[in-house]
Amino acid sequence: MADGRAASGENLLYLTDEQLRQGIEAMFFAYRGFTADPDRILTDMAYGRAHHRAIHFINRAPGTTVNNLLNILGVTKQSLNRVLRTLIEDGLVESHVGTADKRERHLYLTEAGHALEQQLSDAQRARMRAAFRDAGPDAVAGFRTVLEAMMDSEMQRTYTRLKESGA
Amino acid sequence: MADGRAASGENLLYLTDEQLRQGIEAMFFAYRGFTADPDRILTDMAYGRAHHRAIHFINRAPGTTVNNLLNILGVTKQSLNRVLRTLIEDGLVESHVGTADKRERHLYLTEAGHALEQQLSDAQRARMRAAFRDAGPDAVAGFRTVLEAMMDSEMQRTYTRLKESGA
DNA sequence: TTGGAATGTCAACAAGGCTGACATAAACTG
DNA sequence: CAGTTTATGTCAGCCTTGTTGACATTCCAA
Repeated sequence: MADGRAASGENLLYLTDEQLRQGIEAMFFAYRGFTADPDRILTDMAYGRAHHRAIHFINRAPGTTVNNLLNILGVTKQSLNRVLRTLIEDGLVESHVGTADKRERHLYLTEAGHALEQQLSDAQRARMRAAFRDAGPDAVAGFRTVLEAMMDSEMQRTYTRLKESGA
Repeated sequence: MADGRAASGENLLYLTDEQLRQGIEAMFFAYRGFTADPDRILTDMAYGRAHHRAIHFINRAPGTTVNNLLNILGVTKQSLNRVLRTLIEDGLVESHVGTADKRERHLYLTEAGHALEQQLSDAQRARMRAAFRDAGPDAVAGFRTVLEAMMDSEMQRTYTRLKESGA
């Protein structure tokens, strides 16, 4: 019964439960590869994946507020605060009180922060580049289409906003 | 300089650093969506994502040994053991001593385990199905090609082996 | 001037990674 | 066949990173 739809008129083989399960497992294994290289670099320092994410998005949107970062990362302020505190203490991130609204803290990478960001994203991009090159442009377009459709709609908007601010 | 390769003869626009970074962020946001529905179901019970993964792969390969599961999941035996113990105590998983090699334990879902597996995978497949349907078959093929290329080669083999054992 | 929003801090806790120490069964070796 | 090694699984304890709740501070805005 589960695969009954395959027998319908259209070519919907790609929607069988077996295909969906393969997609699920592909996501699982691929995400492991996706995070493997930065994780390796970070364990040598005293940092983890949470630090990488913070550094990535501060680099992506310099001057972002803590609250904005919270929305992007989808964690609690207490959790983010612990990460930010160590990054600021270690001189990788600078926090500046806002001029218009002095409640806000605007976050920037220091030179050391940029260096680490570069190191991490170089590693991650290298893997992504190899995967993209092996797969070819059409596959890459499909990859992005499916991923975008898999996001919660709120995150879809965040993603699009970031994308458009970039290039 | 970073995007200099875009000027080369071929159409390699999809390999610019900006495109790679968008791919990275797409993975990040999409993975959040990917795990959101099962996570919601699991927090109502006393389980987490680790339990879901164990249940998924025991269902996928009934009778699998602990060691085999360890390789698939990429965690330590101690970490997996904690999860398996609670699943066995709660009557979702059964562990049988091997007949040929009595050191091994073979793992099976009970009826209750199957019920939970069904509930979790229904939710996850529903999202995947919607994404696949929105994206269309060509995009889905590309999605899988890129994900496969992003895996560590060892996981690529594991993934392929699972895939071929399935359908 | 008072209420609400943004930020930060402290404390306590849970999930799920990790390492180290160890028990047992099986397999190998002299 | 006794002794050693290997494979497997378990227990105890630690770390990161997520969570809630309570609360202080600062400032904007009605």
